Amino acid sequence: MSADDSPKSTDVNRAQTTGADTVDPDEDGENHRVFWADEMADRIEERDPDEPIVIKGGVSPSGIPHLGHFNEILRGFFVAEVLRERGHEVRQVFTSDDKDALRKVPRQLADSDWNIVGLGEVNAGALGRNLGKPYTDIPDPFDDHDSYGAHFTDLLHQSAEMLDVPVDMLSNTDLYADGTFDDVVKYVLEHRDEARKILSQYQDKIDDDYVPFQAQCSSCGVLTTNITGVDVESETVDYVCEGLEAGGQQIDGCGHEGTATFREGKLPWRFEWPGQWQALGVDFEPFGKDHAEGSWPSGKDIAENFLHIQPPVPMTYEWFTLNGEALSSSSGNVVTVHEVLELLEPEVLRYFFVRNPMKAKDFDISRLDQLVDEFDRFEGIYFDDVDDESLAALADRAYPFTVDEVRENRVRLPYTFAAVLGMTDDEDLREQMARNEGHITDDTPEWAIEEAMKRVEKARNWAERLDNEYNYRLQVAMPETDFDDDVETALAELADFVEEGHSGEEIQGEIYETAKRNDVETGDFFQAGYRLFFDATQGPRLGTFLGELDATFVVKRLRREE
RNA sequence: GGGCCGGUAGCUCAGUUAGGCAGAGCGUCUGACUCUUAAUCAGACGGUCGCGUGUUCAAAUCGCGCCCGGCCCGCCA
Repeated sequence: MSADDSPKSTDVNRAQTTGADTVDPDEDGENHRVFWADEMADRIEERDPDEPIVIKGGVSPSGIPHLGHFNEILRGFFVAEVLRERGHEVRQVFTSDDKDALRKVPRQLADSDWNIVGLGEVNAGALGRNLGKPYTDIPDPFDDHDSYGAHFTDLLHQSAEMLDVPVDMLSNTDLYADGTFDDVVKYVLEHRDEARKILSQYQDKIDDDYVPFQAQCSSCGVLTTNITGVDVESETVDYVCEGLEAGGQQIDGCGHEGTATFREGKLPWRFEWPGQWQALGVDFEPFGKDHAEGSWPSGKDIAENFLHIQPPVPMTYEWFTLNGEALSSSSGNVVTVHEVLELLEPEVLRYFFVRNPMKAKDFDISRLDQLVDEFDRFEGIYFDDVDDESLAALADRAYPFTVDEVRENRVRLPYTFAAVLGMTDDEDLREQMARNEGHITDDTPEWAIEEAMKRVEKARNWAERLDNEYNYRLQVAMPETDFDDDVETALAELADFVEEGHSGEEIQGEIYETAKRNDVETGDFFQAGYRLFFDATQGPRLGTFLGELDATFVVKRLRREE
């Protein structure tokens, strides 16, 4: 590459070469792995890394942590687990990039119990006055943590724990304060001419006055990019507080002229990221596709040719969509891990991230039954209960990483069946119904029954959240009714039949027979039944459902007695 | 404009590295179960593998050219 290449063409060339090593298969083609995490682990091992192997991810704690952020955590988790299985010591860290400035006040926040609240319910004005300041210097709107940053970092950490992913949360602010970044900050500022030169290959706006540092104003606390002088000896910079530009919008500084130490500010992202790699010894880092053509090429270049360190093994992942739309905090199209775990088990959510990271997936809440069933099938393939040639290899390899413990004899109620069981609150009845359908047998161990029944609550939450065709409630109190004489007669006959003692299947048949005998449309008769038991016009398969219930209750209800 | 990733059944996705019969689940339809009522079985339907072209005995898979979507090439992460 000639020296007089324009920045643009250099950029393009770099994109070509660096993009390739995130996507190209192994050259020899012999190391194809069915599970992508194995392939990443191979590449990490090829570097002969020091132990513990460090796997990193990171986000800024700008607001409610949503499911999209868990790409970072779970992609890293699977690679970490694979490496651990291979006998390595692994440390998974997650940086909360909490020294970044708050640029925009989010529309929604979440308190420490995951209640989503609108801006109006907190002191929005107080937040707005803190634009441009590091997240860790902004008061917690909920007053239960040291700062805004600490609040949302904690939520992020909670989410990881809900999925049993052991991560060390590292506060960037702390890393600056405790000196972890000292060496790299000093190095970057000492070699700022070189730094400017290398970054200018990627960013057009880097001019001769550019200093790769953002100082925090001692007067107003806002970060400013306007550095007027650098004293490497005393490890300070001079600045004029002009604030910073963010999202096309200028956040004003106070005009204060001051001096800040190297710890009283931060590196700009393009240097901070490679700085983290160096300071933390990072061996692997997954990142979203937005980084793939943006900060990764420059970060890799900066690491290799400026800091002279080996950049981590990279992995680009595609973003997934939520209910068919892009995840977006501003439009409110987000879902938290906390919410998801009210609807399904952690292992199912982990499974969602087992699949090919390069393909955009849709997380569709209205079809969670499908995702759960898919997981059940995946599990079945692992245990050879289900035949599926195309998925067998992946299931064999990856399934064990989705569960906390591989156990045979687990029982998985089909999700929609669990939703049907959720129509009653009676836990004994739920279990009885599961037995009647053969999902639970006398050989089923107690622990498996207990675990299986947990899904009922989740499926129930799902039905209620979506208000879908499973959202029916067995009515404990007598609903109001208004039936024709014919229907009343038919109900009375059906009551007699139930009183005689019959199975659910027999009752189901008798419903048709009774309706015919009394010249009632079967549809109308079913509606009467649904009205009586669910206070609705539709419901689950009626006869079999009634067959599960206490006969005395059913008879009384059919006779419309209390 | 340049680049990266993706595009396979109505839906969700495997399969693309190393060319070898177009696949699964769900849904739909039909049938069975004394039965139109969502939890049971069985079967069927369902495809221009985004489009075109080249290479090959053989292309979803490899090359080239297009189309569509997302992202990057400002800031920030």
